[in-house]
Amino acid sequence: MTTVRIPAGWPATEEQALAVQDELRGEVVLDESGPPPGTGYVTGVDVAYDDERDVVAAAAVVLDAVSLDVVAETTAVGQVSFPYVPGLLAFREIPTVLAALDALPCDPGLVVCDGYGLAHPRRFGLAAHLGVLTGLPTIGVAKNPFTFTHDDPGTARGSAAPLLAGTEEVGRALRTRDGVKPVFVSVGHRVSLDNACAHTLALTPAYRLPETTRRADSLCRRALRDTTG
DNA sequence: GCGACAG
DNA sequence: ATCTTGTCGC
Repeated sequence: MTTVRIPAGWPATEEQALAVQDELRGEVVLDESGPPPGTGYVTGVDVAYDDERDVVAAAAVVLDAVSLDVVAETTAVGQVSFPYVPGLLAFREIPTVLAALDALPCDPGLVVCDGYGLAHPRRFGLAAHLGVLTGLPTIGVAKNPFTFTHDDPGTARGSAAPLLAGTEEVGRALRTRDGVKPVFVSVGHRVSLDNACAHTLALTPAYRLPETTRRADSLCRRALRDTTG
């Protein structure tokens, strides 16, 4: 497991973080469709926190997109680098997630984030931010609609409804299990929204959440538990 | 002006 | 995110 410190020059205030988002948001690439769903590698990333100790643990789990078998997995721990502020989540998660990704012995392929990409107040959520910093294709799959609105998707798995910021479609509410609350998919970097949804469906053969985030979630929690000091 | 608000 | 056991149901 890798250990990371807060990077030099990392934003310390909300104002600085907003400035970074403003500077990087123009680098998001939206005119690529991304890797074909159901092929190559798909990597889930997630983090867990210990607020008492101000410690954060991240995990990256690489799955074979066809079999959904684990190909590789890494963890990293570090000091919490930013408070939780809605709209600034990336500054809390990215340093440790980058360390976990860097430790992987193989190419991550598509990266699936637990949170949003373009579905964000300034269209630059965690998945978009991570994509710009790594150059990797990324998508965001969130468990809540945040501040956005949507009509109810049909009840069948695969049904979707636009996730709206006013009239702008920033993502999609996608039903991954019959009759179960949808997930909220948005583009991060170098992937189309249609493909982001197709990948999400390919990753949910049995549960509401993608296998990537389920695996990364349990691994980072375990890494946090196994941490001392 | 007062909430609500990814994880 | 996190605090947390059993329990109802397919």
